Parts: sequence; structure tokens; C-alpha cells
Amino acid sequence: MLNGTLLGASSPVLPIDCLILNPQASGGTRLRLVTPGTTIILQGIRREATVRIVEGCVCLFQQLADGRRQILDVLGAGRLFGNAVTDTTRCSAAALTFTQLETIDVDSERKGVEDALRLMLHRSHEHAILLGRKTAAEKVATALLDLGQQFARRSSDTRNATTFTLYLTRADLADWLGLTLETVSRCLHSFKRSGLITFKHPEIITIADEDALRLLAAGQPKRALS
Amino acid sequence: MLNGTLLGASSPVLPIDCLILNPQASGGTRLRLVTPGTTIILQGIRREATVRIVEGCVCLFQQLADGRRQILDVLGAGRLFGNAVTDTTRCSAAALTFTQLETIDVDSERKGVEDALRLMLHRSHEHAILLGRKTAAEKVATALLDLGQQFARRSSDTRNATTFTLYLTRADLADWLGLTLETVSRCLHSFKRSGLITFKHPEIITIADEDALRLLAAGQPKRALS
DNA sequence: CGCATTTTTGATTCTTATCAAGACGAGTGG
DNA sequence: CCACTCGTCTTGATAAGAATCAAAAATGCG
Repeated sequence: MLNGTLLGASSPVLPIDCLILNPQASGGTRLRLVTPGTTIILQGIRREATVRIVEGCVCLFQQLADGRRQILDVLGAGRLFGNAVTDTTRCSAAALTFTQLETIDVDSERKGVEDALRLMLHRSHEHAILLGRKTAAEKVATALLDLGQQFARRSSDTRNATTFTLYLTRADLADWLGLTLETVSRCLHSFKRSGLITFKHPEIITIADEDALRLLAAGQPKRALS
Repeated sequence: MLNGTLLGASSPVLPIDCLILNPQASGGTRLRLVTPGTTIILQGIRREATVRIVEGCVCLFQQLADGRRQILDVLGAGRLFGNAVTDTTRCSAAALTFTQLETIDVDSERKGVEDALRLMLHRSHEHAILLGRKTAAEKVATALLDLGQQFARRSSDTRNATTFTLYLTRADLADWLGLTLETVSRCLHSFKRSGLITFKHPEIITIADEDALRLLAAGQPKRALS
């Protein structure tokens, strides 16, 4: 386990921490704990280099030569990634929080792998319409709903408001949504002022008015946001 | 075969011609010819509703409630689509030219279906970085290279210039690239003026300087385009 | 507490969208 | 054969949304 190995330091956004996971060489160990900011490299061309997220949050991303980054998906507990599901030669994965990974046996979990692949494609298609055809506010609203669903905490709250930890920074959100971090920040504050969401700490978000957020995300006939 | 059935006429961009392909009911016929503008509906929840493009061009697209459209992929000969590969409840397919489709047997072509699914995901990821992080010129350049590869004609040309039929209109290109048709038109003319491409008819494109186009598509250090 | 990072906020610029005519081409019918 | 029409494409003027640039505020960490 080579945590701290320097790799791809050419880009400012790529974290220097880097974990090389080689399921073949790992022997008996099936579980790994990964620290935030770690870039996960799955070695081995074979489909066996595939893991399941037991707990935590991982993002899949791709980069252009000049450093522009696009986050392709944000994965929570239960999601799979690796060679059986994604082309790891083209895209990388990074842990956004302390994350526990479990190496899986692709042959005995054939069905799970296929479902993961389909889910990945389906989410990718949804992401395409978001990137290509939604406005900044619609993008951020869509992202919040998605993350709320994937990372919702057990809420002891009065209403059915969902609260979740935003493992992504504003810059990560921007790279996911095809925006800049300033625009993301402005959208979030606009939502806050409008009472759609609430947050005291910038990474603990509560969705206060899910219906309104859902309308916004779907591109409702525009109503002014303050 | 119900060619001409009215369906989804709510949207102005959706063609009124519509073919409902139901592989189960079709009996022995395996080949279908589809006319340009036809929206292809693959019936049946089962994975069997899957076809291979023998010849022609099909686009996969998705729409927002208010009519905004995002083309997810443009498929040429050899590509598969349908329930085994894409979620047909969420996205539709439309023929962009006379297209011959062949119903395939998903069980006997297990490997081919899996490869098609992987290709679809890979292209979707490339598309995401295009939509989210590339400029208009980079988007159009990338699209031209992709289409040139998929739809290249046998060229008896002197140089290694590739010529291809652009089955997509400017509006289609715009919906694929997350732009407007005017911006697409302006980019194409800018490329023409710069000598990267050539066209007399707006739908027959010749890539004159593929290397330069490739640099542009990859986001080279910006050099002014006239 | 002080430093580094992230986030917020403001002012300004720039890219691309929008709006608005024309131009071109293909097909139609007189 | 030639106006006429329709759809697509081109081109220009203007507007809007988001990016960029810049700096202050908040947060977290050692």
C-alpha cells in the first residue's frame, strides 16, 4: 500500500496522495480504508480490479491535457467501480472522505456488475442532459437532490427535510456540473435565501423544500430567485 | 409496421413519423428499412428489443419537459441500441437518414451486447467532458473528428483528407454539443475560413487538416481563429 | 492564536444565446 | 420552365448568463 506516492503532479487539482490498489497482489485482504483526497488507481488490466464502496464517497473524473477536469459521477455506499464497470485507463477515481472499499469477485457477482454498468450508463445519460441543456441553477438543484438521495443521514428532524454531508467542495461541484466554483457558491446562497435549503457549515446541507427544488431541477417555468 | 403513427407531437422537434419496432411480433423478418426523421420506438420491456444498425445513422436523445433536447450519441453502421444496451424508457432514437436495422438475438450475441454497453458508456464519458469543459470550437472540432471516423466515405482523394456526409443538421449538432445552431454554424464557417475543413454543400464535409483539428479538439493553447 | 484553505461576495469581461433578417436549395404546382 | 414556398443555413446586432478577476470573510488546522 503506497499511500503518499507522488503521481500526476502536473495538475494542480490532482491530489498528491495516491493509493495503488492491486487486488491480485493483496492476498487475503478484502477491505481497504482510504483517506480523503486519495486518488485511487486500480491496477491490472483484468476485470478483477473492481471494488465496492462499503462506506464513504468517491468521485470518478477525467482530465484534459491543460488540467480542465470533469467529474463524471459521485459514488456513495453500495456503488461499484473499477475495470469491470468503467474504463480505468481513461478516468480516475478519488476518495472525497474516509472511504472503505471492498474488493469484489466479478465472476460470482456477475449480475451485480452488469447492474452497476447499466446504472453508470443511465446516470451518465442524465448527466449529459444536465451538462448540455440545464442552466446553472437547474444544475445545482439537480446535484443537491442527487446527493441528498445518495448521502441522506438518518434524520431525527421534525419535517421530512433531508440533511446530508456534502463531501464535495464548491470546486468539486463545479467540476461535476460544468460550472465555476463561484457560480456554484452563488447558486447555493440564492437557494438558501429562497428557503429551499439550509446550511450553517458549508458542507452540511439540509434540503428544506424538496418539492420546490425538484421543480427547479426539472426546469420549471422560471420564477425569480433572489 | 406502423410508419406514420403520431406520437409525442407535443414537442416541435420530435418528428411526427414514428416507427414502432416490436421484435417479438415481427415473426421472421429481421431487417427493417427506416426513413429519415423517423423516431424509433422499441417495444417490449425485455432485453430482446435490441437492434444493430446495418447501414445508416441513428441518434439517441433525451428531452426535458419544456422541449429542450440533448442528443446523447450518434450511431453509425455496426452499433447496437435498444433495451439490452440503453434504457429505452428514458431516451428515444431517431433515424437521421435511410437506415437499415437488424433485430439481434441478445442471447447468442452476449459478448457483442456487453461490448456495445461498454462502448456506450465510454463514449458517454467522453461526451461529458466535451459538454462540461470544452469551448464551442473545441466541441465542434471534436464532433467533426468523431463523425469523420464513423461516417468516412471511400475517398479517392489525393491527400488523406476524409470526406463524410453530415447526417445531422446544424440544430442536431447543437443539441448534441450543448450549443445553439447559430454557434455551430459560426464555428463551421470559422473552420472553413481557417482551412481546417471544406464544404460546398452544408452536409458534405471534408476534413482538410485533421492534425490541426485534432489539436483544436484537444484544447490546444489557443491560437486565434478567424 | 495564526496560517492556509475554502467560501463568499463584488465588479467586470467574455463567450455564447437570443433575436432578426436574408440567402440558399430543393421540391411543387402553375 | 419559372415563380413560389418551405426548411435549413448563414450572418449580423444585441443581450444575458456565466466566467474571470479580485478581495474579503469564514472555517479548519497545527
